[in-house]
Amino acid sequence: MKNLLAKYGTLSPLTSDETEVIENLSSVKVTCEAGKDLVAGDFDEPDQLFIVEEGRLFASLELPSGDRAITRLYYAGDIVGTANVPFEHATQTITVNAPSTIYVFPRRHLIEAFTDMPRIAAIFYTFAALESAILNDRLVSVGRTRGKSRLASLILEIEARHSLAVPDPGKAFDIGLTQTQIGEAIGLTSIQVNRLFRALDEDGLISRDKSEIEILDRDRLTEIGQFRNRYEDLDLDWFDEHF
Amino acid sequence: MKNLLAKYGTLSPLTSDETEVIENLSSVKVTCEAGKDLVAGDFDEPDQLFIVEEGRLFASLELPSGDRAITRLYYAGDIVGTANVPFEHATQTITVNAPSTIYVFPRRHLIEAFTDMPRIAAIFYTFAALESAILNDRLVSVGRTRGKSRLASLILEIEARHSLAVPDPGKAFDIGLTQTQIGEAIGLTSIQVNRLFRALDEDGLISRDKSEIEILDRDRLTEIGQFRNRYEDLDLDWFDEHF
DNA sequence: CGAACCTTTGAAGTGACTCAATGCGTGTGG
DNA sequence: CCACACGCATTGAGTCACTTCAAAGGTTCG
Repeated sequence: MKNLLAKYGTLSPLTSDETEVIENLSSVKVTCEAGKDLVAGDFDEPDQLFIVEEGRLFASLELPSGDRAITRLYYAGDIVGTANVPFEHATQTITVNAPSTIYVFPRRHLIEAFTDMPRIAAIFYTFAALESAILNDRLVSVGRTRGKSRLASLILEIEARHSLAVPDPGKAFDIGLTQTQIGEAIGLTSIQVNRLFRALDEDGLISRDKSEIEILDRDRLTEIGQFRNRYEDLDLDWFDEHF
Repeated sequence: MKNLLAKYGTLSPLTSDETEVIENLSSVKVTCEAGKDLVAGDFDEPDQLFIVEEGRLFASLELPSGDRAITRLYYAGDIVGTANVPFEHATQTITVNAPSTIYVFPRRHLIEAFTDMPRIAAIFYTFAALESAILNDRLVSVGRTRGKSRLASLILEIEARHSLAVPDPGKAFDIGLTQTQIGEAIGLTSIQVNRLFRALDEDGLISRDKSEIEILDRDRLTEIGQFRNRYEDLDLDWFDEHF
């Protein structure tokens, strides 16, 4: 678990005391195979939170109509399930999207952690705030830009996240989602996602091989997607220097 | 400030100790007129947070193209600026949308508050999580439903929020946004928003007088908007019973 | 080797956008 | 006190991005 929360680079590693608190907080470490739902939205009581050690997960919401949206992707180092905490029933469904190892801990243990170690509170608060910021960005992208921009920005976001988790990222990376899932994330049908992939490909912005994507022209893709890499602008000194 | 954070009903009032901590945390109480930007996105250092005592504010993001999205509406009792906390530069622009009185406090004071009073940490964390949940809902609405549904759900969300803030809500309420702003919130042009208002009106779901809206058929509007009132499902006992 | 799932492509229909113009309410200066 | 400007609401016509419907080709895995 050590340095688990430090994956974001600028976030300095946990002290050994804090590691201990977090390890006590986390009663179980489990491995899950792809496809498993850890939390069922609108149904489960959100009495569990997760920290991803390795793997990929996503959060989704289903409408009464049956339409589904994927609202957030999780990678190594992420705290999962934050948006469910204040409710009687989970708002999000949490799904394992690739074989993963995750730490599971009960929601109520947060209280002890916050009390024993205020810096843990600041870290959880910061991650929750970061989640809001990322959702804001996606909302702007989905609400105010065309399909091609949305796909470009999702590709760049996933690549940025992938680069943080992997020590030496190669040129190509696995997008990790089916075209249907991509559509659920950016508000398009899978058919349109497919056409837009081809468009980006034909424009020479990306190349594809199965679900492997290589970014060929990052500058133009960033411009088209109107993408802001928030991870580069993270500033955690504001609280770190006070502990 | 007392009970300020208790506006959500299920959230029990602050103890006098906590009120004191929050009041110390908040150095200034200010009144602002409509139209003023408290924080300029992508520019200001996010060294300030706000708590709304009375009034209306919103958060927005602007894309390089100039398109703008309103991502979040704030009312009495809300903590404003959470999504800016982890960054070097603010991600959101915070705008006063109606004459408001707000408490201003420096970001760095959070640390003292978290340390002195862990329950304050839990409250801030909870509000941040609630913000994520609300953004999730909007993202699903904007990404996966048609214009009419999006407008219906926004109307219901604003009405739900209005009912919480006002002791005895009348039948009609002020939507508080221009049609252009509504479009920026639900991902449509002002022209389309106008046509959809007329459609809801002609369907007998709402009636309008200036910016006053009355909901005539809540059940059908809820169904069309596929709206979930998250405030009704809030459960803060999970941490409250531990303090 | 077949079933299930995913990707790809075509054709037709539609929701929302753009462009364009009018009407309305409010505040302001002559 | 009225003329005018300005912001906002409303409406029409034409276009386009995306959806829906339909079908075929690939890939993976038991």
